[in-house]
Amino acid sequence: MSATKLKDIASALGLSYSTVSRALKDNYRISEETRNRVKAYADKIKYKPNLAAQSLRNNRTRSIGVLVSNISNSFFSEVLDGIESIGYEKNYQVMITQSLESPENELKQMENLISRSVDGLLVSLCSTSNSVELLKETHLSGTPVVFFDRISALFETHKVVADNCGGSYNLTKHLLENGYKKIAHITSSPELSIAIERLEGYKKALAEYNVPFDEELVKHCLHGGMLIEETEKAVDELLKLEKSPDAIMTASDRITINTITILHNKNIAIPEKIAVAGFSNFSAPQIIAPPLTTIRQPAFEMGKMAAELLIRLIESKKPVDAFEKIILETELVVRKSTIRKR
Amino acid sequence: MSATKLKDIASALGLSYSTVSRALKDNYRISEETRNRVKAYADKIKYKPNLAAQSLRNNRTRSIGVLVSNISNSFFSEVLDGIESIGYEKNYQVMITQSLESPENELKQMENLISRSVDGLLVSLCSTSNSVELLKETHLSGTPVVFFDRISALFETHKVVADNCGGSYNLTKHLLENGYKKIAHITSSPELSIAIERLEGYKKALAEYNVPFDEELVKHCLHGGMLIEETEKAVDELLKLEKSPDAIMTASDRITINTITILHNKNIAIPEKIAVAGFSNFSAPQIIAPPLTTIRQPAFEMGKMAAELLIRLIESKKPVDAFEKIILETELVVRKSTIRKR
DNA sequence: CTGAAAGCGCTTACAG
DNA sequence: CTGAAAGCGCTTACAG
Repeated sequence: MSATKLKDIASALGLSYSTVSRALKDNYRISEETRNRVKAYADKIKYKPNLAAQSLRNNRTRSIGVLVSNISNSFFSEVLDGIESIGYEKNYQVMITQSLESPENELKQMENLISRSVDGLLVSLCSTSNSVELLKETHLSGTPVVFFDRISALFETHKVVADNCGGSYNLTKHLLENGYKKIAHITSSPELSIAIERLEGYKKALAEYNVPFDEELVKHCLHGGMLIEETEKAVDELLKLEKSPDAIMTASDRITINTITILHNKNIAIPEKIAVAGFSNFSAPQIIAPPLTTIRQPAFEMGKMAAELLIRLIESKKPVDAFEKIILETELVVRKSTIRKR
Repeated sequence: MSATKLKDIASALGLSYSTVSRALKDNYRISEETRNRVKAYADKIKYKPNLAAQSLRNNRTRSIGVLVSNISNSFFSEVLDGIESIGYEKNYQVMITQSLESPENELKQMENLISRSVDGLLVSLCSTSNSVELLKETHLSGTPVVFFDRISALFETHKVVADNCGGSYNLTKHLLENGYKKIAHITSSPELSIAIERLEGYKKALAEYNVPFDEELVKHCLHGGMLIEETEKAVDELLKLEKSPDAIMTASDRITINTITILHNKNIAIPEKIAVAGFSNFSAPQIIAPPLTTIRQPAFEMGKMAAELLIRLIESKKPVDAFEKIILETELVVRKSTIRKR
């Protein structure tokens, strides 16, 4: 490792290392001249302070911990991209962990991050999370926590979310306006905040168009589509209904892809037999067959906002009095032929 | 933060804190009984050692640094998933950074990671990298470096790569066997190891089938398809050729998606007019139109192998004498109708 | 404006 | 088998 220490600079320059330390971090009563000499020399030899020593001393690590459900999920990988971009800009190291939808993993990862003394936490909960107590403690002990995407009703804190209700309202409305009557909804675990909100938007649109809500048309994939079998079961059940649906509104990337794959495999024509439209952030909705009408979430933006908010909280001197909740608009992208136009 | 320290345990148990420290980390001459008492108590109060203090003392951080081109690229996000899974298993924190294909970013990120005293580095270089000197130094100073995916000819070290040459050979051969004669190849920057290897496999297959290699049929996207314009230019140039190609073999995810999107937009039928097949790890090749024949790289596996190798190097007592190079097989996935069958 | 000293929480060589 | 002490590289209250 780079072996230069404060001491080396000090002895090279004939100063005490307290002076060097102070010169390097400005805002202290140090003569202009000394400061410049020190800085010039430090630059020259590319001095890098030992972060471990600084952390130990300052009780700050300039790092933030992130917990997502799954790194390789396209929505989350975009969020992470956004978080990293802010981390880089503000010089915070980002430590990424995943729960893989297991509450045990989640808790362990969270404890890991906390034992690494991260300065703050960015969290998207798994569906059956039991980490809320730990997060509360952490928050109380002065390490800020910002939730994004999947939040908890059990813990009031800062939040950055997409307008899930509005998004699913718009998408459902779009289907209704194009003449669909029996719109099914395949979504993830009913305990997830995002699932609850998306269901709400769906119901709201139905009500507005006087379409009675039918419990049987709503199906849950408890693992959010991580297992194709659960989506398969959902689709099968829908197809078996007396009056099977004429459209399916899907609530996530994986569920959307699964649903289309399954319908393809069953040779059920989209959109002639059943229309599909859904939440999706995956890379290429325009080239799938048929081009898919989607609600796109501002994932990159969400990561950026959440990271910015967190860093602001970390760096604010005075304790933050009120919790912020940032709601980001979703975008309805209508693509030809995914649903029959009226 | 959890305020329990060694000292607290020591005073609670009436021991010196050196004894507590030793009891906690086994393999030392400590009586069975004391050890158990200490461990039981530590468990009870959920003692977590202060990582910063340990790092400072041990010059080890139990963390590994990762550099990829772009987190949200589906190939890399799968690799990261694999790396994280091993990090979790072996209790190493993973610090992820991205170069965004900028050599300046790359260098700065690398310096960041090194100044955080990571125990090892997992690197996929950007196409015009100038970080190799720094990496050499790092490696010499005892911090192991493992390259994956995109490697450098300038620096002999441990490597984990896909069989790019074999993959592109297989894919090209598949096209040739199905009667295509003028096969174009759109690939990324000619300086990238993966691009060189894929070009090689392409040439090898052509030679085997006595198809003369034609320079004009090879196009480079210097940003690896991050800008759709560069792929558009490549496709345009190919279409303008006297005898325009009957198939395009694409060398990466983004280039594949771009190419299909562009051909769609130009209303050029795939595969009737031009067949497309390419390297791709994106989530749903089966539902794109038409279902795409791809070479799939074992991305998750690559991340796992690279992380395992790195951690083995970190933990090996004796310096490693020989560099390992692990080559992972790629998988040709033939899907209906992406190319006309003979 | 600058220096000497204490201390952050650990680990480990040195005694006993 | 256990303890007292030094030291990892910083920062900062205390003197001057």
